[in-house]
Amino acid sequence: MRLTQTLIPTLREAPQDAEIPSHKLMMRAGLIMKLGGGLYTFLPAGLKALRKVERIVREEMDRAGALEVLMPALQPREIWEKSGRYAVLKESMFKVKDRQQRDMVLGPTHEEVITDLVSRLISSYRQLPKTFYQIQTKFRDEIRPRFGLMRAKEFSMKDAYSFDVSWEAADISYQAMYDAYVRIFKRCGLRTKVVEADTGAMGGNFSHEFMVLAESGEDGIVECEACSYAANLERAERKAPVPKASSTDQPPTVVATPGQRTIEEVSSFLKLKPWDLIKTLIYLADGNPIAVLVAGHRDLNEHKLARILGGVSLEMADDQTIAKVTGAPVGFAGPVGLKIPIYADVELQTPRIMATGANSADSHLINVMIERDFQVTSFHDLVIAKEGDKCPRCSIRMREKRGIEVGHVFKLGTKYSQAFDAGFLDDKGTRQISIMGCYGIGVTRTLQAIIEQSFDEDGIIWPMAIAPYQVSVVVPNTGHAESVRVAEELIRDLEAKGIEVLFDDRDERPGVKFKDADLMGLPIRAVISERSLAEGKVEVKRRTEKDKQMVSVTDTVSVIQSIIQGELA
RNA sequence: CGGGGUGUAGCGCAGCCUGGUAGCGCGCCAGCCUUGGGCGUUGGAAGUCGUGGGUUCAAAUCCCACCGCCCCGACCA
Repeated sequence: MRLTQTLIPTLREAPQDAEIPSHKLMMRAGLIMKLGGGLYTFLPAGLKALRKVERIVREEMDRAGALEVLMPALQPREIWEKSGRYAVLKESMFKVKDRQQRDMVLGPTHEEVITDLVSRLISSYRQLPKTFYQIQTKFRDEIRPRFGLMRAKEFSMKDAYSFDVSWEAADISYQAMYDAYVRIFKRCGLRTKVVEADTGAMGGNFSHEFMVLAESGEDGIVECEACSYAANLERAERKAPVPKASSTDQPPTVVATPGQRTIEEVSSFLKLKPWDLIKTLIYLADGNPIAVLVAGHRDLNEHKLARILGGVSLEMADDQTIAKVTGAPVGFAGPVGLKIPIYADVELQTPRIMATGANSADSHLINVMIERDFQVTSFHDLVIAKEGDKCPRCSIRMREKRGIEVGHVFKLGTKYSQAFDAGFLDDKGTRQISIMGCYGIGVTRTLQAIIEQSFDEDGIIWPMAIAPYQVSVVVPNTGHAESVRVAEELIRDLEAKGIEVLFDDRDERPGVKFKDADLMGLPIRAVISERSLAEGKVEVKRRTEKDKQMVSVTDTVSVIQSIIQGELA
């Protein structure tokens, strides 16, 4: 392809609204163009790269035995009511009406559609197991789209759904997808970290996320420095330290703490460490107030709390409720005397002398001892794990990282198959419900994550498997007819071998072409000039390397071919 | 949704405080020159100054409202 015939509008400067390296580079390299917040057009080169990701995904899904289908993005509201997710997800779904004023949504995901489909088409255990997948555009009304394709309102996703006759069989389907994901990301040139994850709005009981480690990642994760334990912060457990027990004969004593509301304020006012304070949070669980206690230096993990309480809707109590429950304005809540259920983090289980809010304005209690002065309903691991916490498996130190979630595999169970009565007759003629799994890859996000993980100060460094073109041919002086003639011949030979070549045939200064070649990041660059031809050579350089090699004109095709094969192997 | 920022040519920005002719760099078009790391030069095209309203003889500039975009947050006890 000639550069003058396609459209790759490279930019010298990054548009001001791009923040992270991969977003800036996608814009600068002319891969995408913004239409509005979270909405992007794929330009020719960007689309070529995207198609390569899709192709790898497709090949590995097919290899894993999954069946490709294509479901509607436009869906009737009813199926979302049926699964009960309309209420859960309605804020994040785009809702439209047809001309009959029927409510429709633009699908953010497809559990409902596929389960409805399977409930109609599968009736016997002989038809199972089945895994279906599609690569399709998803719509989500994100609270805050950002970072280009990383979090967009409209994006391409590969979603897959497995149906099995039993939990054991479902584990096999899950593992097959897991293994396929490992291969997909490896082929995309990505280094990923697999972590245990929270299932969130998807439901189900177990999931793994595939994370691309990156500073700009939106997810926090912890990983053990010794064993293989790694988890999303939303789920990560920690082995709680057992503090030294202490006790006092002094009863809880009220001290005035005018205007001191936050842990930082109170601890410095009382000359205590945050660790010596009990943080008391008031929540509404399905509308009923509960208290949650964590040590002052810790933050509550709402996901853990929600899981322990078992599927209730959870929200922080508003100021009025807090005032009603505690008898004090916000900032002075404490567990002593509370008449509501109290859940506490395990780190508080060892009785020791602590301080907490006094449930009355501008005052706190000191000399408070758990169990002696108040009773806890139950203890759980309730806090967000952090750097330095002990691994729940092996007790060794964990460290914190950030990651981009590019894939997520779930064991779903029967949440949807139950709702849609997606079942089958077993060999005894008994009606059973299918066990489901679901599996997603953010295709557009994966593309950008590849760049986020592979660039330098000059631009993108594409992996061979994803690069829009494998070879960039540069003729520094297009006024030199012989250079152009040799270049065109080389390109013809390369293309005859199925190699994709981008020929920079612009009448530009050499510097411009070299800068753009680096920016676009094609893996191999071939330069043909009067200078190189004087020796009968072509200069071949890999984007990943500083040094160039001089190759005789006749050997160039085979040299390039072997570089490509070597890297794709 | 809350807070902050921002909106002037395709991109990056100045001008606004102190109202009076809309400007710079890159890019684009035509020519000359040059040809191994964003070269030089001459000429040129291109902007409802986000939108609407108000103040004023006069508004990019001052005031009000709305909209878009970006960032932070959506756990405060």
